[in-house]
Amino acid sequence: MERSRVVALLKQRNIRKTDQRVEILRCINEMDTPFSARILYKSLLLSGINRTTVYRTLACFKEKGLVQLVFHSGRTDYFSSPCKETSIHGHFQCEICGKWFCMKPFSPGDLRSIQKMGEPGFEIQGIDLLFTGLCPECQREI
Amino acid sequence: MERSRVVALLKQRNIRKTDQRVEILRCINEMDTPFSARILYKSLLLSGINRTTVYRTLACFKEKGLVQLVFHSGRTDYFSSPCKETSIHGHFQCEICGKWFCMKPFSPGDLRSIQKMGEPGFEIQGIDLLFTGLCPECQREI
DNA sequence: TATTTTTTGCAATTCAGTTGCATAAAGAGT
DNA sequence: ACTCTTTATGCAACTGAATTGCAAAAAATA
Repeated sequence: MERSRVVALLKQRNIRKTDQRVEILRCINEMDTPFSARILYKSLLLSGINRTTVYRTLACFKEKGLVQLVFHSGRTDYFSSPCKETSIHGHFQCEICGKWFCMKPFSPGDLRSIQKMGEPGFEIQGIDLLFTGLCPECQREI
Repeated sequence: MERSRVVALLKQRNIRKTDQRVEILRCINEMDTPFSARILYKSLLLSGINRTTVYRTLACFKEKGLVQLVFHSGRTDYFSSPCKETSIHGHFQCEICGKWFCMKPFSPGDLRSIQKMGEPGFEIQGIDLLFTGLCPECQREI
């Protein structure tokens, strides 16, 4: 994505423009799977942007709706960007490369099926379905 | 569970008996929800057993099949004990008290439904279904 | 009881994430 | 363009969970 488009996105959301934010947002837009602050920071190592800045910028973008929290694992939050899938859906983590992938959104039937896998007395507010296994790319390499 | 029974369990699995291991295994057998090393350690604070020992003992018990890894969240492993549910099943984490609960095992139909929520090309080897919401106890308190 | 093997506890380390604070940069007003 | 106010950045230090090396202690074995 070109710099001007990224700058516009920031302005749109009333986020003060800085070189770091532009660079970070550009990097986010290149992510093709859900990512954490740690992953983002590592992708930005060459840029020299400070770790704290990456963490805080991501928190800021979340606040302003530029990225969405898709799930959290332990104390790590994972965000979506191009995946931009807003309806509920499962995820897949590859055992080999460790990447996360979004699966297709749940159909109404899927959701009903899932609800029935819970137990009476427990009020379900959120659903995280995570598959583990081999992603297409890593299957090819075996 | 009485001490003699716990000691027998260790002997059965060829695990060298120590006071710490007996105490830890006893504590594990009192857990009614999946637990991590951290949770276990906190439950054992009064016993004075060292944190490192708890972590290592749990790893040993896992090695020897005394506990089963039910899922991991971030870099935290969660184990089962009395829950001893060996077939695949979902879990529930309460937003208020933070406890984990095992849901009933998936029926063959459930498993088929879940498989269909993945995407072609991804080889599913594991399924983690996690519900979040309010557990029965915390609902009562509202 | 002596010897060997394994376990324990401590201290130190790693790793992800967070916080406080001085400095630097951005935006607003003139 | 210059000044002032506000906000962001980078550093260092800190937290909390988990892990590792190693000497001392405890178990099993002979």
